[in-house]
Amino acid sequence: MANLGERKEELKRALREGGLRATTSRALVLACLQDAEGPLAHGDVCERLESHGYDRATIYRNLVDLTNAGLAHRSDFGDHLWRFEIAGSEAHDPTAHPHFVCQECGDVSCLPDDAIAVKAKRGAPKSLAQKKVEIQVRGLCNACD
Amino acid sequence: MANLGERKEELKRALREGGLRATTSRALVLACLQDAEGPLAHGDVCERLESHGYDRATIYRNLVDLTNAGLAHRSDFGDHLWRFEIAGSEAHDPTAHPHFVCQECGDVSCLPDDAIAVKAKRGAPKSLAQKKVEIQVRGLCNACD
DNA sequence: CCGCTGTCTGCAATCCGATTACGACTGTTC
DNA sequence: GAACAGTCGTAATCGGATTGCAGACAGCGG
Repeated sequence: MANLGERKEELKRALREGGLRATTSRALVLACLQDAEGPLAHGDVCERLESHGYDRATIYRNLVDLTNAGLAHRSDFGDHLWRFEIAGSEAHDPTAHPHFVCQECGDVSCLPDDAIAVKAKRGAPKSLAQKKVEIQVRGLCNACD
Repeated sequence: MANLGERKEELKRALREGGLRATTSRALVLACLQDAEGPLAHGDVCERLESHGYDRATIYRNLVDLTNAGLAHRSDFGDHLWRFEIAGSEAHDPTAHPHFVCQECGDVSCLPDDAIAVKAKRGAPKSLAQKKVEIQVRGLCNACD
């Protein structure tokens, strides 16, 4: 991780640009999502920030705030847990590419954006034709197959 | 709906073939799923069977039993509710066709099986190549768009 | 048709993540 | 640095999922 002090400023700038107050806890939550290799559940974030002593509710609200500000994205991958993922980066935009979810281990990975082709037919929802949709593919990953 | 008495026998046979006792409530739950035009949440089933007076817990357990017996399929469509769908029939097999989920109203509908084309590339999970996957498309339905 | 045994049901409690009310506190602004 | 609005910690609440328990049936042998 780069210089912490410097990064902190960068994080806080990002928060303010999203219209949020730059509090320490929010910066930490944001950093946590940035450093994650995939979507994190509320509990995962709490665990990673445990040493900082923030309350679960605070972290939860921070996650929701980040989501509303467009800095993060919230989705459900079938196990009844909300997962949060950093937004803005092409690598993680859920509408840019489909996600593959393992039904056995719950692991979420990204598929190349051309792995799935959409053919909207008449009668299909408009959002589908506009490709403004999030696609999830569920099956068994190679490790669990 | 066909002759009820006759159908009841058919339902009970299906239950017994799945290794379950043929109770009235189970037959009703099974019939409910068969008649549904899409996946139903636990609450939906309760609502539809309300006039029969069965307890929510009973219906819930029946749904789980049917799922374990392979007569139904359980999935999550992103709103933190389990939904159950009749299994076995081509028309309702979730791996046979993709589902469209409205992120606004939560409504779930079925898409034609050729609406989505899968191109498994190297490195993709094997289950994807074998098309043993369940595909969910999330966006806004025409009513909410 | 009768009774037995293992299931199933109804009722109500419990669990657990998500969400929020509220009073104390802090980041921002002027 | 004082006022104000947004935040935080605490603890409660909500709602769907899940389960323990005691009485009520289905399936089976007699």
